[in-house]
Amino acid sequence: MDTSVICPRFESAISILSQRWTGLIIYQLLSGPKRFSKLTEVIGISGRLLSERLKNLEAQGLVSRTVYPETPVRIEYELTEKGKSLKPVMDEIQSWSQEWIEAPPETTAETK
Amino acid sequence: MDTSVICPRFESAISILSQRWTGLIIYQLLSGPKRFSKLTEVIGISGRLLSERLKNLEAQGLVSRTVYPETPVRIEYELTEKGKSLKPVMDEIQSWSQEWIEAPPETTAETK
DNA sequence: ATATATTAGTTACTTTATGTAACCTATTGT
DNA sequence: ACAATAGGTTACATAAAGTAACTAATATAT
Repeated sequence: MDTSVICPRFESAISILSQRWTGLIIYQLLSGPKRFSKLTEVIGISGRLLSERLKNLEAQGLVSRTVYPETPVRIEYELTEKGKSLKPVMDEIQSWSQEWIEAPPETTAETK
Repeated sequence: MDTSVICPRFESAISILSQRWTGLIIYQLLSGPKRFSKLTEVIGISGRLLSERLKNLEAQGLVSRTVYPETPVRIEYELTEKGKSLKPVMDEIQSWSQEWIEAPPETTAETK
């Protein structure tokens, strides 16, 4: 049975974006290079999965990894051109969400 | 610990799209209403998961389900306005994939 | 020299999601 | 009554994700 009645490139793109966390990682990196610890903190992903995702994104040419041998060591993850070119996709998701997703109630501090 | 440093609406939108299969289901329905069996066939998803995903999409107001009591019964799934409004997102993913994903080699018949 | 602090991960283990295939229900044509 | 068809559901196996403790490398403090 042939699964790929759908355009294989589109399917491939969707499979990248439909993997949990990758969208958020790319979104965060669109605002500039980030360190490992910053990403875990801001996204709420575990080290285990972040590590795995970053390796995949690197292998797919979307993200580059740079080591700065300072002390303590600083390692930055940055989008490549291919990664940055996803900005229009993220922008569309963003604007769709603003129009169609209703604001969730505040859980922490009430904004009155 | 606060996970949502990211805009909650964006996070919510991403969580819909980053669930496996939902992107492809929406993409298929953008070209018009489809039946259950057609979706399984064209996407390559199992009945179990398609059923689950369609229920979620319905609950989220992205898809509507219509029963036509013909014989045999015909049930059609169709995007709501909210669902259709994802077209620009899908279009951006499509055009990104055309520019940045390389064509995979033909596996079935060689196109020479 | 030893102890401590910091970043960036990895390992071992549990829980949840997905894949697979057989089965069920309702309707109708034979 | 029996088979055929659409649209699912159930039970079970495998893969992915969540959690928390641990490790490696380097530099500063004692």
